[in-house]
Amino acid sequence: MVETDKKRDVIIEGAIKRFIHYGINKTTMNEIAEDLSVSKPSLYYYFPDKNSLVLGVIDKIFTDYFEIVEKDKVSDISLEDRLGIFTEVKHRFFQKYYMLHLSGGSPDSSLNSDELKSHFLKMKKKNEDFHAEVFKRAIEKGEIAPTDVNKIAELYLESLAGITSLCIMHGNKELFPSKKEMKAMLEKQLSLSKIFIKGLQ
Amino acid sequence: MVETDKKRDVIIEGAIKRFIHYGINKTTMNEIAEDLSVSKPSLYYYFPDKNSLVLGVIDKIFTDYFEIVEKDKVSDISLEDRLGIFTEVKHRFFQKYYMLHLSGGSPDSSLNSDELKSHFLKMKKKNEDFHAEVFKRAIEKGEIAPTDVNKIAELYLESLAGITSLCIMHGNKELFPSKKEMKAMLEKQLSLSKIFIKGLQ
DNA sequence: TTTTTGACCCTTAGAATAAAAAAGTCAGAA
DNA sequence: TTCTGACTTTTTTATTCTAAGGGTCAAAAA
Repeated sequence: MVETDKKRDVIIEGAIKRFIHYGINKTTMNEIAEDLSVSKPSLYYYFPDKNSLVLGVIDKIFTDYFEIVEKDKVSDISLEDRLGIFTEVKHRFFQKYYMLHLSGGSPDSSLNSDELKSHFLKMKKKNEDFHAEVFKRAIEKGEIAPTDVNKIAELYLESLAGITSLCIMHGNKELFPSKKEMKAMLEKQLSLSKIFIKGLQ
Repeated sequence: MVETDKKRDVIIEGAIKRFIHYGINKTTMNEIAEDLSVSKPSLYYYFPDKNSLVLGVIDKIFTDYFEIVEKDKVSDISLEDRLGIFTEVKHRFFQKYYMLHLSGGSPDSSLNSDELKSHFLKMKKKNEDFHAEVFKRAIEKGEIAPTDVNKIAELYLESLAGITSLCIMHGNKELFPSKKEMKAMLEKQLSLSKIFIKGLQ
């Protein structure tokens, strides 16, 4: 089955390329198949439906994300630097996969099915747990005062996500936020992170 | 012209009643006129078009809001209590006027015209200035450390608004958020306010 | 002169339908 | 076991149509 998994990965990579450029809804199974020079039924041999493929794509993206942030989870730096790095990583992923609209329940959200939404919530939960762990370690190191790390992680991530959400909505109605808006957004998130940490001390 | 202004106010009140229940777009000028037992052209005698009426409505709502918060701008309480009160006032207004979708550039935003949007931005700016002033006083009192109050006010308000925005989007797709969601939202905003203040010290 | 109205026009939102595209299937070939 | 051409079904999108709603005006009422 290792061969099958490899093919699945190739398909996922192909799908991502299209998704990044045109978004999920504007990408057809035919196009993905043509890109890979296979027939549509071949795709359906590896994925029962489009949702499953999208699920695979989302899963890969989050796997990549967690792989990167895990590296800096235990490195010997301050909480502020750590959260700064994480914020920048998130920002990179946000930019790269912007067309997939993964940043929460946007209205024309590409995540139509309940299956996708529930998987997305699982990833969100995992990210919260990850950050809770980060806060927990910071408490152990005496960097911040003891608190309910899960609640704090949720609040922290939601505050950052909220800023993202507002920036997208308020911004120009182009389909892509401008470089300037993106930068302003990141700045705000970094500022908020700093204040947040100081507020926890 | 005091008589004219009175009539304008009556019309605005009538419009608000409809807007609160059905939203701006689902309220017709005919309905507002009928509620007030006048003809449609009478409405147009006092307001050149629907936008102007909506503008009057928004203006009244914000006037009411600022009137309330101004009272507690200088009262002898801590910054935390002050921001807590303001957050609750905002929350009350948010609930009351939820159907008007005034909480920022939501997608199906009722604020179609540029005129309305620009007026809305003015109100937003005024609110930022108001909060900047609050932070400035807190600095003078030694409650928090000196910073760029305008930037901080913007960041603070945007963080709170972001939480609101996420709550609306993530929540059930009913047209009205549940009591439970509303309460959770307020809790988060109050928590964030506290951390925010502590982070500024 | 200021305010109000019935009757009217014109633009636009929304329903209904038709056409096109895309999702998904299957018998059979490689 | 993996793949495909040809097919069906579902969903999106384009189009048309209609009626509702925004807005006007000449004339009446106050």
